[in-house]
Amino acid sequence: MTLSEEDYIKAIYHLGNGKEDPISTNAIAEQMETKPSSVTDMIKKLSEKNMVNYKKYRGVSLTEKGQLTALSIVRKHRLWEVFLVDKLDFAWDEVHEVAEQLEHIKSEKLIDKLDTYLGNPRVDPHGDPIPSKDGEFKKSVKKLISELPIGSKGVCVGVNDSSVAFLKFLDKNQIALGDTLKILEREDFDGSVSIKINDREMRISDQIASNLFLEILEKS
Amino acid sequence: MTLSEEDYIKAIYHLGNGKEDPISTNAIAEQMETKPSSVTDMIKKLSEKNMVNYKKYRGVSLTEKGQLTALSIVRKHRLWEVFLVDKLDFAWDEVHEVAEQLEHIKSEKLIDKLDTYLGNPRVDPHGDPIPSKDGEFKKSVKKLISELPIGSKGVCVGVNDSSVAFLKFLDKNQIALGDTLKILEREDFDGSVSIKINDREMRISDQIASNLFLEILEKS
DNA sequence: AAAATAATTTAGACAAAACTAAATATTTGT
DNA sequence: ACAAATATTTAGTTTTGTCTAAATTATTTT
Ligand SMILES: [Mn+2]
Ligand SMILES: [Mn+2]
Ligand SMILES: [Mn+2]
Ligand SMILES: [Mn+2]
Repeated sequence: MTLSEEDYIKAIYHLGNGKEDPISTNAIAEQMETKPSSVTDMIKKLSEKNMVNYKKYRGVSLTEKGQLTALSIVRKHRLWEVFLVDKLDFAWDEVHEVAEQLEHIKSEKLIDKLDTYLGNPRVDPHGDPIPSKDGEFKKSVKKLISELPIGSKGVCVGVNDSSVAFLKFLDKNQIALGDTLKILEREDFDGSVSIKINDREMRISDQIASNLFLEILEKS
Repeated sequence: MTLSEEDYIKAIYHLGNGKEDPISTNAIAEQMETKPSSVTDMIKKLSEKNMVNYKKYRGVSLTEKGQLTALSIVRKHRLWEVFLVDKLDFAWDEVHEVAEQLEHIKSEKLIDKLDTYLGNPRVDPHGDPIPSKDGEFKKSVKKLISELPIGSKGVCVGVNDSSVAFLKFLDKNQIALGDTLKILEREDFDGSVSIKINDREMRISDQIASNLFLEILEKS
């Protein structure tokens, strides 16, 4: 697998988002910041290699083999992210670009030893699960704040958007993964939400509420 | 700089070995395990980018810019080797291939933080010096056992050949960097050398003696 | 059920990095 | 000094991954 093939496989995996539906050429092109015609070319190659199921004009989906390949790349990406944050003291909004490169390093032994060295972490710095060596990982039951009823109480366990802008916003407002959060009130008008976090009350916009995952402790 | 360009620059640097003489196309081809015609193509590109001085049929040498680029890659390579051995518990004969990939990761911040994390090491696991950020490093005064007179005493500080076979041989015979070694006798017939190492006497062939560096403690 | 619009694929081109075969320059041996 | 041997470069292809422009297929609107 070339670097480029790996990035395409990963893009298809992320666009699939657990579902079965085929992914469109245009969606892949947008994700990869490339042109649809380039995507078609690559899809043909991946189809040759039995990484994707492809029917002309009908989109693609990962085969079993493609799925496992994707999970292996995601595993590497997230383990490197943990390394960068836990060991090298990177901020959680700085790791993505570097992990994007590191995920392509070829060495079974390296990633096994890295995993051990990091203490076999189960989630990356953004709360995303790290697949095991054989491609399994716990599908967590986290929910977005925007989808939870008033009164819900839970722990922040992940972000939906892991852009630098959003992560920096959370840092600035002292919201971190692991914090306990309670939903106090929601405005129908704009979807903004009043929350209590670390004994501090604050109001967050709908845009924030729909990008922060909670793991529920108590239901309302 | 592409991965391939970087590998060529590094090859030219290593072939230069500190000297000024231009490096031949064939020498580069052999080092890179490629064909002379491919080397010519790449040399032209590197010359365009002012990384090498090139006169047709007369070989190449690194420019100031090329020298600094080479040192930066060597720095990365050796820092990653230290990481693999010190932190991930790789054996010193297993790190080269992986470091060959890791040296191409693009991130100033990453390599700075890695350097700090490793405690600013000055040599890699094979005893080779690690250039500083601005391309300086101490030119050590180590000498090969085969070039030293009888009675010399010193510390093993590096290997000339860092092939897996040689490194494994040293491991097997319990010779490690840092060990103190004294030259007892040399056979004129085959160049083999009797040594005392860690209070143990043994005989090593000329091939071993000409691939192990000592830093002298006492002259004979 | 066409017509218009949008999505996708094909055709043809290009740059990077490699190769083979042929041409040319340099070095060596006599 | 000249022929032979060796080293290097050039010319012409190939593969990978990208692009633009044009053609084709699918979807949506009227
Ligand atoms: Mn990537
Ligand atoms: Mn992540
Ligand atoms: Mn390399
Ligand atoms: Mn080394």
